[in-house]
Amino acid sequence: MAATIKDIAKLAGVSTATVSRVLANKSAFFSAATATKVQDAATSLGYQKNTAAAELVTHHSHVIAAVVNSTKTNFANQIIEGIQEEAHRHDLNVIILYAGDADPEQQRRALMTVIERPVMGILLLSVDLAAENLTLLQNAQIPYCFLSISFDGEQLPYITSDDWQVGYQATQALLNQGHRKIGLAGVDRDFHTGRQRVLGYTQALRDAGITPQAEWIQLGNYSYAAGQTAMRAYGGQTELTAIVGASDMAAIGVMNQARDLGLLVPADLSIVAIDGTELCSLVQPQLTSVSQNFYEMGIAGVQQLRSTESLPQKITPIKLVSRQSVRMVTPK
Amino acid sequence: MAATIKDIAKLAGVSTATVSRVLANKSAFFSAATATKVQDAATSLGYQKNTAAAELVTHHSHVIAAVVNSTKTNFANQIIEGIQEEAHRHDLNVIILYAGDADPEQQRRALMTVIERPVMGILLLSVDLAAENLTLLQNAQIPYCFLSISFDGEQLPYITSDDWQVGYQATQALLNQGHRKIGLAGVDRDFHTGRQRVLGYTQALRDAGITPQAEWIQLGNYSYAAGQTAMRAYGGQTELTAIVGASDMAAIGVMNQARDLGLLVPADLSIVAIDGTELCSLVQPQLTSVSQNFYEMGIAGVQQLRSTESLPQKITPIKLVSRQSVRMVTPK
DNA sequence: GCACTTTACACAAACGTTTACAATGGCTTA
DNA sequence: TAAGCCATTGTAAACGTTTGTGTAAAGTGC
Repeated sequence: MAATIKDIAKLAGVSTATVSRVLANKSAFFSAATATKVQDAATSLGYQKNTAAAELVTHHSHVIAAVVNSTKTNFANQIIEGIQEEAHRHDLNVIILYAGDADPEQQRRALMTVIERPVMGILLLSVDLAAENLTLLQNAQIPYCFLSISFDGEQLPYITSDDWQVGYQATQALLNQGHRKIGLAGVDRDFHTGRQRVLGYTQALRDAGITPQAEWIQLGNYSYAAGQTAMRAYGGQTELTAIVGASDMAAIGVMNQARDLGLLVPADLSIVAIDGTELCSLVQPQLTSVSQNFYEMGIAGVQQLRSTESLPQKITPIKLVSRQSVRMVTPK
Repeated sequence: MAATIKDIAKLAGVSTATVSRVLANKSAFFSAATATKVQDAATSLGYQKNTAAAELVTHHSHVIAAVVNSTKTNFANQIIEGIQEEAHRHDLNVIILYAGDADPEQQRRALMTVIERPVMGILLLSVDLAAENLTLLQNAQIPYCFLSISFDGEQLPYITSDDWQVGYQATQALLNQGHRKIGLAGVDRDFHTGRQRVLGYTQALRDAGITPQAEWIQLGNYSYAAGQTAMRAYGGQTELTAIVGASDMAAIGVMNQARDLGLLVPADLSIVAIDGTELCSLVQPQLTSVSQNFYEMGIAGVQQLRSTESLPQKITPIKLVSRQSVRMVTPK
């Protein structure tokens, strides 16, 4: 059995109360002499605090939970770095839970393991909760905030990019280089995020006097495979001169499939990716992207959990990063 | 305040003992009638179990912790999927902790948050613990196992690939295609894993009657940058016709840098990557790799934690996956 | 030397569970 | 009808902490 404060108390010849106080460093409650006595006893016993027991009585915890979906895209790491950074700044610890890929049962498991024990807050990284799990979360009386995902009707707290702007600026980047026939690949329309991107994309085209064509939009789930499928649907003879990939992964899928169809990027086809993770600079040619500030989302998420007043929604900035996958076309 | 079993007991008109029993479904200890009474009371109160309190008395937990280092390489996800899978099969929950990048302080934080509360086991994914943190871990009296990392002297439990074989087979794959002057890029020699790979690589060359040259080995930390640096060191005029990348990331770094130096892969330079994550098929040309079975490592890790007898070390299989980055050279 | 404050510590309750043990009552059996 | 048994439930201790309250000793000011 591991040593407890009781053992320390006995060894040091003081009460458990005193032990607790010096260990918690509640100074002004003990003398230097007893302090060292207790410290020595503690180290000699190899004492490890039982935080669960402590949290049971104090009713508050120093851990924040990040629930991520094991998605096909890959920005979660950056968000987590931000969370980690800001959490440590405030002496909070972070645990991460995988919630599967839109599998309600896995989501429930993840939520349960964190709800059932004391955590001070829950951050949900682009996880789209099944209705019953949302109720679970809301009933748990624990502060929470969604990251990198947004919602339509319900007033849920979230922090993400302005997805309309994301769609708009990605498209505009292409328009600025003279492109007129521009696709959007791998986006989904089932959720707010996707819908907003489509809307931004459409508006950008309209603002340029272009009528968007239905077949220019290929739906998908943001994955590499979705990008490939989309590009296959466009075909090697496509009228499009440029494509917006709904995510980095989707953009790479588009690019690789385009190559298989005999199209060179950017000579025959320009691509702008959405997300801007390190993947963009790994592939060849490097992908121009509308980059989201995931790190910032993580930071803001932790701040949101810590703040008592809940300003429910927050937008993090985006920016266009030019790399090598877009070429200028001279209007004929 | 959240509802407790005491509240349920009062509402249902029974004792907390009974409530505990029906909630834990210790059948044969209560009648159907009281069961429903209790269930109803519980749901009507929106009861959430306080697992921390329960674990305090039972002294055992259902969560296993995976500590990962936020490394520049990216196989952790696959290991985690394996862990998750096997854990759920046995009704275990998984929490993930980031341990930073060889930062002892961050490691300590991560270890502390899991040691201080009841977890049934700790899996360390390719994290190379600072000496003081290792002591911490060992004193904690919690089962643990290292994954995807190996050690020399000390008898620590680990599960990983045979790194000597990894180095050997990667090199041999190149030798088999007629290459004679083969580099090894981005590997480190500070740890057992790296040393073994170097040894395997060297032996493969020797077995083919080739004397390895010191400058063929470029040390590094397995990162993309390490790959780039290595390739820059080799230079555009290198005598090498093939290179083993110490990781997927390193291999990609080598490849992209080679391109910048005017070398085409595989026409001018063949590459074999070590790891075989999905990155290998994302880049162009797709990278031939010696692939590790990370998923299997995760599974085995959980099994190791569950088993009482500790068979300390285990090796998971590797296999060569041919893609597009190696060409045959005809011996002159 | 007195009344008073401060310092340093101990006592004990509390947190939300589980579970060994005891208690109750009805039923069976002879 | 008494004895014994079983099914069901209750009582209370225990887990390892924190912290409010109590108190003895030491220090202060006059």
